[in-house]
Amino acid sequence: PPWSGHLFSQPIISTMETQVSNGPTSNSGLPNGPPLSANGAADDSKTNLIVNYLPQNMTQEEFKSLFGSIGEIESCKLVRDKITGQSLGYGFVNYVDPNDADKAINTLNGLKLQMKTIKVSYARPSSASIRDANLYVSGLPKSMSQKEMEQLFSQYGRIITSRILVDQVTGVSRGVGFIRFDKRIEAEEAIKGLNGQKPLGASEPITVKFANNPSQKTGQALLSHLYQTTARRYTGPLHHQTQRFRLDNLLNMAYGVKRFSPITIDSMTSLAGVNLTGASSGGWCIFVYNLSPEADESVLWQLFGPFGAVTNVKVIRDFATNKCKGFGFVTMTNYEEAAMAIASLNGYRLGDRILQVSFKTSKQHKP
DNA sequence: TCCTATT
Repeated sequence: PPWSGHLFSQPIISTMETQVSNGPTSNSGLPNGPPLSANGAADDSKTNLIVNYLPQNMTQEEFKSLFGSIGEIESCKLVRDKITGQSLGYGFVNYVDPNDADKAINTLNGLKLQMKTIKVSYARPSSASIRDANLYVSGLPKSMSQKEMEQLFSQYGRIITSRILVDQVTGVSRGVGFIRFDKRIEAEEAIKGLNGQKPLGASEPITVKFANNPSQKTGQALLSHLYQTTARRYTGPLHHQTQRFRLDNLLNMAYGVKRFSPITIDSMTSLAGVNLTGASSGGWCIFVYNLSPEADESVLWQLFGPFGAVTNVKVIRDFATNKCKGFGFVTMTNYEEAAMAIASLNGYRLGDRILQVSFKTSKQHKP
């Protein structure tokens, strides 16, 4: 992976962005210490980290590998879009040993990966009160610095991150920015107090509102994607019934209304009879053959995600060219969903290629 | 008039 050789590159903080630690509310006695729970009971506040600004193409395995190099991991998760499976660019790592969490912050915070500079910090305790606390601010004076913007907003609560967008060519402020508060209620108060107000010395009032929620965008993108590509493509060598199922299921997933309830398929019995080693502790491994050289993980997420729980996808690439070698693997949790995906996608035409999809078979058992 | 931080 591109990041494996960069463990000790110098941290570079992106222009006009502040990365605020969890320090201000920490009561651990250290400037960057972990937040402690109110009851002082056993919790994961000293071991659980949030990692932000991860490269888009970083996988769960690479994520775990990077942070596992520090110490034993209790659990970790790369957060992905529920529908498309795309990485949302952040994740959580919970270490067994608090010392390793501290070490991970010291070692990996500010690490440059691809075009990104990752941020590693203690995760705040998960709570509904910290969600949707991101504000979009426009109409800012072009002269206002990120620090000045923070000063303006800090009277309403603890700021987690702030950013002013700049013209990519000139570097001058575009007069719009973001403020993420610790708590949603703080963000609400900032809207009440600052929306429509003129900052000191400014000639125009600023607009302060909640920032767009990224999940909506993804849902809309999926829906348009469905009409543009899926519906058209799904007229392949399949029965009406199967096509029907797939479109219904895709739409259900897109709208989040209901999940597929497994149905019995006669032809599944033959699938069950093949020499399966697709089953493992991690689920059912599926072999996908005849992918194009340009194929990436996202195509596998999009193909298999609608059929049920997908825990992992992998495109096998040539080491030198980084092009797909024509095949990949998908791991699905539930047998029925995996079988349905195979039955539906085997023989499916993807572009000008006919996919071959089956449970992964054991190489060792071949004659 | 939108950078992506809460599993």
